[in-house]
Amino acid sequence: MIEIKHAFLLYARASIEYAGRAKSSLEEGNYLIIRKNDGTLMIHGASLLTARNYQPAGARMTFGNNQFISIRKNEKIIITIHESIHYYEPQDWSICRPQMSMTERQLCKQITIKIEELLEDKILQVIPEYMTPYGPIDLLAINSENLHHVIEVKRGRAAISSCTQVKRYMQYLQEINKKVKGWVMSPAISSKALNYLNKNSLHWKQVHH
Amino acid sequence: MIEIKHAFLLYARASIEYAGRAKSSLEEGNYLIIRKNDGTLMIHGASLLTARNYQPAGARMTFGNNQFISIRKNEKIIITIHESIHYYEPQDWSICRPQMSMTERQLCKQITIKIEELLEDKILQVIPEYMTPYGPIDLLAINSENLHHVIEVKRGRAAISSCTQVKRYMQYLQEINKKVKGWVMSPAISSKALNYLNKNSLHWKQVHH
DNA sequence: AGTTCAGTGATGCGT
DNA sequence: ACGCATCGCTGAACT
Repeated sequence: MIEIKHAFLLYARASIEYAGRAKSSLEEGNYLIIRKNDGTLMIHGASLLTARNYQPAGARMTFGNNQFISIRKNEKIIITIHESIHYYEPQDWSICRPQMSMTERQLCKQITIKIEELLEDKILQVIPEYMTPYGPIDLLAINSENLHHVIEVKRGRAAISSCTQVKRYMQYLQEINKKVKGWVMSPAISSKALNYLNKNSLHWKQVHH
Repeated sequence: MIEIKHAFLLYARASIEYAGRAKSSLEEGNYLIIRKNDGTLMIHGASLLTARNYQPAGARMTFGNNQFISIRKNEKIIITIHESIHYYEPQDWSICRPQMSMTERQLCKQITIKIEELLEDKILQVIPEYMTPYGPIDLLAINSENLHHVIEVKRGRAAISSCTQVKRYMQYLQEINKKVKGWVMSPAISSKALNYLNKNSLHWKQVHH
């Protein structure tokens, strides 16, 4: 029973048992097993992006008796190796992460700059991430007559859940006696969501990256 | 410029550009590049479960001039290879998927069996996945007086969004003049969600796997 | 093709 | 540590 600390790739004929939040077993076959030195474990099949079984960073692994056992909190994966086909240990594996652009945060900033044009209203103040007991409002814009514009921003296509978010925040502001108007702002919106907005007197404004 | 159809693993010094829904660039370093023959592409760094860059099944890849280019719909990844360190092509890679248990579907079945005990009501009919224009209701239970119990089931800890789901479904049933009562059933629930339920006259019932 | 939701979601940021 | 929102979420089921 040896503790494994290093990263490796193993292509092997194996079978896998998992138990934790859920439970699964994967029948014997050829799989790609990847372990990173932060504890991450992935067992990949021939198709799809998502691993057949996995454990996030922090898992601890041991090997003995042709079995890898990886444990993290209440979750356990047992990999039984029937035949090892290809093994490799990557060296100097890079830790870098990609630099992203076009995120929701950036979209919020662009909206803030053009806020009066988008709302067609004279705005005194725009508060990002305004905290309520029902969660944070992406953008809260207040006009000269103390009308509160509740704005939910989505970087992709907005769905019904974005509309119910707005309603929930509006409900809170109404509870504390504010006048409110609700908005979803996104590059696109599903037809069902648009229908729901209309029925509930909410508004959608198209915005672009 | 060759089209790549097969699966391979490549550990290489590379740099990556991605553009699509978002945009990113990953600086030169050693990464593990995995391609499956369904088009799946992953570029993995030394840490974390999620790939640095990726494309799901269906992407088409070409190679030429030391660059892999993978394209899927409006999204493009360019991998520039500076140095190839290790290369392998897995054979007879297994397509099997794990058999899961303890899913939400199974929890719904258990709830259905004990429905009268949980609701403390005489139930004539339980309909799973009852379709509405606002989405499907996990379980709809109807009593002898035509009261409709709207039940949202969560296999983990329920959050506020589960409560707004219930409210949305109730809203629809009220629009078509049904008497309704709303429930969240889960092994656990967040305090904010519980608070929101109480304010909105909804109910939570603890259920176990 | 469009839209919804489940997920062992994962991951990051706040308390 | 828990709670919560985002994600290039992915993947699946259904219209």
